[in-house]
Amino acid sequence: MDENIRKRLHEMRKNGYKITPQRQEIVNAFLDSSRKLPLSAEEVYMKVKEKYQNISLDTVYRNLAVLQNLKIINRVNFHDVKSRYELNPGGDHQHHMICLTCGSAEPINFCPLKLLSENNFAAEKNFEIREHTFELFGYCSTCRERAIIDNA
Amino acid sequence: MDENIRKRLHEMRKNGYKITPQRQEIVNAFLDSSRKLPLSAEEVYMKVKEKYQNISLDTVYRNLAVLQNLKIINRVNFHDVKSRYELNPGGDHQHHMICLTCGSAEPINFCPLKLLSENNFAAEKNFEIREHTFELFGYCSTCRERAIIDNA
DNA sequence: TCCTAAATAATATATATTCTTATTTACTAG
DNA sequence: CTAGTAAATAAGAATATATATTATTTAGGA
Ligand SMILES: [Mn+2]
Ligand SMILES: [Mn+2]
Ligand SMILES: [Zn+2]
Ligand SMILES: [Zn+2]
Repeated sequence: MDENIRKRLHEMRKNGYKITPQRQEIVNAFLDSSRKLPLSAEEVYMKVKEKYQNISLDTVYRNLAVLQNLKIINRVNFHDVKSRYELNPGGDHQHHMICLTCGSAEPINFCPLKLLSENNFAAEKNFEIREHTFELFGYCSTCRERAIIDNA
Repeated sequence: MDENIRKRLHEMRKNGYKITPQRQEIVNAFLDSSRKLPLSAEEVYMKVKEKYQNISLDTVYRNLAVLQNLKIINRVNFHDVKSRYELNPGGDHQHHMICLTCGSAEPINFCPLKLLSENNFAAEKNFEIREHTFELFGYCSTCRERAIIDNA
């Protein structure tokens, strides 16, 4: 996936974007992160700061917006106040199961839109769908097992 | 629906809640609103202020939280930064089609969870679902028609 | 009517995000 | 390789949303 992402990063130039060190490092923050929880702007900021002490939070936000437009990353909004962002290797989208205990976000290989289109739902309503959200909140298997042990 | 909501409001007393004028007026703000767009805290605040000039925004937030716990209203999170709230006549939950032009939010009579449980999805993953979100964003029929006329 | 837990207003604080402006830099065309 | 320029940046101020603190008031039961 790294290659895919890097390739798309370099294609930015065609659209008049520049590839600055800060911009690259912001993408690296995502590539380096092994976490299942998508990164907040603040977390990206802290990571990039290790290499570029002077980077401003504004630069992070600006780049997150740009990368989002290019579909290199996706913004995901959980119950949390702040937005989170994750790499988007497929250039598509992703739904999640988010654990209310540990905060992990596991992708779901299911999209409810498929079913809606089979049902001809939007056509009937004359509504032109452009985007959608679908997220599950609950308790992941790890946290559930731990809860059982703790209660024993 | 007004009766249903008012009944549930009065049942609050049983749980140790008091029915203050401010609290009633906050519920009225929702009952009076004919808008399809759920109300933001700020909008509720402005509405209640017409009657109680001294109400504090904090009181609005506090009551929105209380009413949410009692399932009298639901919080809905659209793309927007701020949260919005709507009456919950069924005491259940509701998904929406939100228009990116006019902001209207039409309820959808479809919940993707039904299908997931048929598929035994969560059971396989060992994930205990507690909450979920599902919202469609796009263009409503009214705005689509208007766009066609404007272009003619 | 009195008592008390609950609710309130006022104010301060926290947190996330965006805006403004002066300066620097990545890229391109010559 | 250089120079010109649009794009990007850092710094800091500003805005927006939401929450916490505290002293005072009030709803509703005893
Ligand atoms: Mn989907
Ligand atoms: Mn549902
Ligand atoms: Zn977990
Ligand atoms: Zn519309």
